[in-house]
Amino acid sequence: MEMNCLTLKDLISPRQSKKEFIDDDGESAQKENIFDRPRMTPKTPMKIEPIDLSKQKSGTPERSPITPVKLTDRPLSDPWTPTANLKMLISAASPDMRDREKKKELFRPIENNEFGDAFPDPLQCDPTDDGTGDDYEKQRPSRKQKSLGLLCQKFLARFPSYPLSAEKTTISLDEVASSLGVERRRIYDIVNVLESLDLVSRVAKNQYCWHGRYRLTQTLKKLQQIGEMQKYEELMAYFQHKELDLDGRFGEHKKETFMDFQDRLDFSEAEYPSASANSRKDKSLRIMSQKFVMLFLVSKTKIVTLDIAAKILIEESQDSADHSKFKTKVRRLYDIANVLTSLALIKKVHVTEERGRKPAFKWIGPVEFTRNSDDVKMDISTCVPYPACTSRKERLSRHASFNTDQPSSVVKRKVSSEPSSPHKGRQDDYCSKMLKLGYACCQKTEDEASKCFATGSAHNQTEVSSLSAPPVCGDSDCHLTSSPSLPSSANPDAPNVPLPNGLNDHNLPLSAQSASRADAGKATVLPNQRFVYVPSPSLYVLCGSLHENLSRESVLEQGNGDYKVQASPCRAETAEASVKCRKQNCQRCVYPTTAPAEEEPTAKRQSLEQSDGPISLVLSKKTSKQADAETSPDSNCSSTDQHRCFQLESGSTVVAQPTRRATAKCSEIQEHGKLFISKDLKENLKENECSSQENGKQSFLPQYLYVQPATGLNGINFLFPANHPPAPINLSSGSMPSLNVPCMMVPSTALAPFPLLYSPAVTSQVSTAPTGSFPNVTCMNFSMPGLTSTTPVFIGTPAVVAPNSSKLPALDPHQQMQSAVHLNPVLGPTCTNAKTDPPVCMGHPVTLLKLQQHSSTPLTPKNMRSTPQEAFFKTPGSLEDAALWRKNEGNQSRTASSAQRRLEISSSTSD
DNA sequence: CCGTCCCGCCAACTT
DNA sequence: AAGTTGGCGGGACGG
Repeated sequence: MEMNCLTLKDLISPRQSKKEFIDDDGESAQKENIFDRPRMTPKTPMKIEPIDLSKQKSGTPERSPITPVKLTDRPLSDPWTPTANLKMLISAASPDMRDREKKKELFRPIENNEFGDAFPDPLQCDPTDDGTGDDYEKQRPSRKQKSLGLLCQKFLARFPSYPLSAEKTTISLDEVASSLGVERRRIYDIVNVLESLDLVSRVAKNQYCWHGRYRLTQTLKKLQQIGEMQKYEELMAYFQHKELDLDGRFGEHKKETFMDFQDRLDFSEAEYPSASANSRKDKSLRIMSQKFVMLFLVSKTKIVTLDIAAKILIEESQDSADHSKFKTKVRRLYDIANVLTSLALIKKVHVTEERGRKPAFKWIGPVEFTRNSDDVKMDISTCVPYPACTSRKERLSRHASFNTDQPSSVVKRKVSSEPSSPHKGRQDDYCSKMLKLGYACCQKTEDEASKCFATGSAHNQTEVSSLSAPPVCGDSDCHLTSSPSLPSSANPDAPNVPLPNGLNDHNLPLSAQSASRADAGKATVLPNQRFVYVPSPSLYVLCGSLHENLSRESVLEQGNGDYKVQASPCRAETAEASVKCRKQNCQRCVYPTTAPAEEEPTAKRQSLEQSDGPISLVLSKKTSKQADAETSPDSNCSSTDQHRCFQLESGSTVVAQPTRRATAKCSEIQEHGKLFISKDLKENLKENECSSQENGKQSFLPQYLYVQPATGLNGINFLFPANHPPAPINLSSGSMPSLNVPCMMVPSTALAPFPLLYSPAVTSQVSTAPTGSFPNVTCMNFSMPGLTSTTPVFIGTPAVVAPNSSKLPALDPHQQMQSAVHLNPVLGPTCTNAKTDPPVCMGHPVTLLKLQQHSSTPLTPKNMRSTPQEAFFKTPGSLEDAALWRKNEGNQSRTASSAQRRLEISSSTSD
């Protein structure tokens, strides 16, 4: 995705490697990276590269010319040799960090290989050569190869976008630097930006915690809000028109506001005492990054030129806007942009202004999360931010846990603590139930999602793809209690998986999110998550009594966009329930009010905004195209897709009818989705297979049957897609009849025994799609005996994530990078490099397919859920659970991904 | 020639 | 004092 920029560059650069162009995708990038590392090595003493040098930069066989320093280093490093790597590793243990680095470089190749495993890089292969390899030389990377963007991709590839909550992924800067074969300094650049988005947080020296993207949406939301408050939009407009100097007023005013909000923004800092003081950092990349992102989020066009951004940032941060400063700012912005691009949040474009063409970046990340749903959801679920929610504390605890490696139990507690408020107790149960149901329901079938997404929903595909379990409701407790699997707990806040539009599923449990993700076309399973999102396309479950209003909306929403749909319906009801719970129980209580109504409008807005033509700026071709897509969609989408979606069939009462909102959303979604989709496709070609299938399915619009809640359901309403071919709905058994639905809902308890809820076989039966394809089609048996009871329903198979997920590995690291799918433990490792590491996926989301595979492998009850305790933890820890399972399985690596492990190990050793 | 941005010096901060 | 962070900008790369 973002990669585009990179890719473009890469593509452009004929240079070497080109091979890698692909960088766009993680793969290439990774490869490059991998290679790069070796290449990178240049710095490293090794310069083994000399050879490399020969290749590239042609002229300068040596980089050294560039930086003398490197030269010095180089000498140190020996030519690559396997042994050398080992040595390096060993040495790594040694105190000398720098030495480590050198070592690192050495390692890099190895690690790279990991990636390489997945993606053999020609270049990498060479490494074996010891450097002498001319290949290496070739590989020798051009600057591009060394680019921060690639480096960042590599970095990201090491970590699951949606790590199991429990999993505390600590990032050792040294470790990472060494593994990536770069100087630590470079890692700081990356980490600082990631930190700005709360993807990571500093735990201690050289130690960062990897949070993944759970919080991304939330963070973006906040940033957006802040940006709005600060009126960045105005500023941007102002500059765009003038580009000249800033008005003092804006700057100052903004500064103030900005500062005010800054606190909020600085999650990490606030959260982490350890975090260094902000002082210096006011100007830091981190803040700049946040501001930069705000500009995008506030921008109607979603396009920000560097110069404008620099001007705005200068003003705020610094009074003087010297030209030199300006230049410096721009430089920094490039750094930031590279990272953001790697995150697939922006991509480079060119804006043609009156003056001429300017470099600019376009936001391609989630937009819709916009406050609408997200806010609410987030707040609700996570309780996070503003309200005094414990979120931070939780975060802290989490971090702490992560940092400390606290046992999952600890984590759990923390997690639980959050949500768990005294009140909760029963409410929790209820909530959990609801949530569960919601999840289940929420989980749309991939088809639907794909449909919507296919068109546009994809926004977040990256995220979606990654699917990792999104954060569950804030009420982790509820979830936890009943279903530990709920991952979110871990990320109470985070969960905002960036569902496109509003899907925020705060309410929705993981499943929902997963569903959304699934929408993305991938069924993902979080290893940790107990619940697997089953891509059953059409099943929707509405939890809580539906208010007609809500129901409609929800329905409509559903019809609209995947995300929305899911979110809304779930939200509506689940939200209600959740809200109640929250209100009652949780601090989190969000703002129930915010709920649906607000969301809708916002969605509209957003859509509108998006649609809004570019301001003065002229978009590049690409951009223009995109813009077109964006603009056009509304009408299109609304009419067709939406209707389709909404069409209700006889069966049960028809719930929804498309609403304008829906249309609007849809349009938006489509827009975004298109963009993303394409990207995703690229990225996740492998996975895409599945997704593609799904996409194909997308065409199919689900019709929903509204099933009145059975008595036992506690007011839960289910919507089933009428079209759902395979599985007729069977309502049987008392309150909770077993239903044949695309999705299975199973009481957690029931699940425990069963390794897999979601059976591939079933899917095969049901789904037309090949087994390999997403099961979305598959019908699931929906038995919810326990539903009424507190027992949560789980969809999907937690356990499914079999340790063997290794199979999955097919996934490209890219994906990971992009937040795409997190592979199962196995995958994780593969992706990450974990080669060495046993495939233990921590919470990496897995594709259903994978799951299926895994599922094939029966899980032991242990694995399934293991002890309730764990389960609890799991919430966040659902992942953890997975880990536990894995452990049980024999994977030692618990939660930590191989990479992580490595880090830990290394760190520990080093430390 | 110019946009992009790598690289690493070195200062602010921590420990 | 040693180590960690990260601001900063020279200057190379790449087109």
